[in-house]
Amino acid sequence: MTMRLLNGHQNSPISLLPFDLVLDASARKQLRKNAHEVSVGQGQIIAEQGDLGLELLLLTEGVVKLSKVLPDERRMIVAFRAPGDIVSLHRCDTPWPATAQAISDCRLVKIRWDDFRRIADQNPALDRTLFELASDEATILQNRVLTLGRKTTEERLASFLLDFSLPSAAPSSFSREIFLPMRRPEIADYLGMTTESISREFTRFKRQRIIAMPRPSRVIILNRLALEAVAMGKPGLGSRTLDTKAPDRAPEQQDPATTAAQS
Amino acid sequence: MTMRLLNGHQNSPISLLPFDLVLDASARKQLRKNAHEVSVGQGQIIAEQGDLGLELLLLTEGVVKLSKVLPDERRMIVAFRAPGDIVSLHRCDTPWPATAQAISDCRLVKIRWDDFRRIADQNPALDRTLFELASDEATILQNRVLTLGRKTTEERLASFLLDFSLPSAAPSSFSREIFLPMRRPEIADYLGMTTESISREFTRFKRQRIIAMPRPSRVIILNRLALEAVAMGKPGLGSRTLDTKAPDRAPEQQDPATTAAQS
DNA sequence: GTAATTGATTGAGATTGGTCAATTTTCACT
DNA sequence: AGTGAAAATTGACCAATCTCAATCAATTAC
Repeated sequence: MTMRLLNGHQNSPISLLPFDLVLDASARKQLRKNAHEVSVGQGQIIAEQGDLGLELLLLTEGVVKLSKVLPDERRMIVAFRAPGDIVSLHRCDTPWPATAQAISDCRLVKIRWDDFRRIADQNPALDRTLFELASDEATILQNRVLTLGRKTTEERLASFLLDFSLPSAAPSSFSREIFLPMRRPEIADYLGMTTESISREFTRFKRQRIIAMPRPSRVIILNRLALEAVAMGKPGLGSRTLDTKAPDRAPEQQDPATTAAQS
Repeated sequence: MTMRLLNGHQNSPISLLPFDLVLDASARKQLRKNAHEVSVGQGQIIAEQGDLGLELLLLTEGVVKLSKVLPDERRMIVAFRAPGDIVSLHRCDTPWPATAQAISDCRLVKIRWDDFRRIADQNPALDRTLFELASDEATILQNRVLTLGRKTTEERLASFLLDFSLPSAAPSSFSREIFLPMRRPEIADYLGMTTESISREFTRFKRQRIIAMPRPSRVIILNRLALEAVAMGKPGLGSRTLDTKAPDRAPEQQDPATTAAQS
């Protein structure tokens, strides 16, 4: 999935991120004419499950969570959205399948679906792009189904960290830094776990020197290969030694790794 | 999701199920000209995860499972496909994200992606249909994420049974019959459970008179409301009495419900 | 029809991950 | 910088679910 946390098109009057690349200048202008930009404060609900959404929502700044709730409070975050993402790709004649809430202050571009439809009828590339985005989304969700259905808590957290560590420029370089815009309960609700389990697995990774965590929202991957091995179900690879509780040799609170090791 | 197990268009020379409705006669003819029909025997692999798929596959008969595997054998069935479904909606320039295998004897229609692309360029409705199918798929997968991440085994099996009991004609009628084309290990791999747990939960539903099961592949819903309550996390509803192990009053193997009760 | 094989169910015990509660960190605010 | 509320972590215990093994049912072969 890989979150892009920075908006790469800040200069355009109104950014239409996923569509900019496939449209000619005049179509872009037409789309922009029908777009309104809005700001949403942290914690605000952008759309609620069941709402009839009349507009397409493009996220340009901030992070949004999409979640579903069971009648008894159990909650699952279905996806996080980052700048450049469409908040929800459900068909426009259908109610929102999940609730969208701003995790940080956000900025969105809204385009009414009927306006979009009108423009798309003359620019087939738009529908094709929508298809590609939706099918990418489905592929990502298939991976999530595997993760949630068959991975252990340890493996789920490792997968999560890798998903959020952008491959960026040099894909081979390990020791990457991750900023986590969400809190523990949200990671838990994304992975089908509890905050306590999240904490325990973070601690285990720290003990194994797979990650460092100068503060809760900042994770530094010290050993990407090991993390990948864990995420895939470590069939023999990785630092496969001390695990369940053997407390390594007491590095505990020592050296909270403010230095990123091999930088 | 709701599986359609019967092909509703058996008379067409070659059925293009999802596209038939949105195309005019000439476009349909053009599509058909580029379509080949093939048969696949039960158990055959249709496409493997990682394959570069050059063709769009339409399932017209039989049932297919789409699964992903972890290096150590753990397996997850991401979706089942029934007649009328496109086997996989991933973008054509991308490897198959899962392995497709025939659960029963199948019949498929293949259309090369480049042929499809050519026709789609003149029939924008095609790309729009693809988008709608892919976004429906994403919505279904979001529900699966909730199910896998937050529901108990009991709730997962209840959800599964409801998903496979077609709302069909009278949506209000309970006491519906379900044919399960897959075996226990496949239900388990679909729900992130073990076959043993599947069995135990089936037994529990039988004890509670929520279902009957004349044989393993045939389930009769005796109390749809209760099943729905369970699937949603029963916040007070349903036959909320004996649960964990209280063995009801011993109907055990008695009356394997060949009669569908209130029919 | 009967045996053989495969598939489903049941049971007992182990284990992962959850619950509840206490403690420590972090972070926002003065 | 110091303080207090919120967030994160840790610990002890427990429960849901898995594992392993045995039994039972159903389907197939003969």
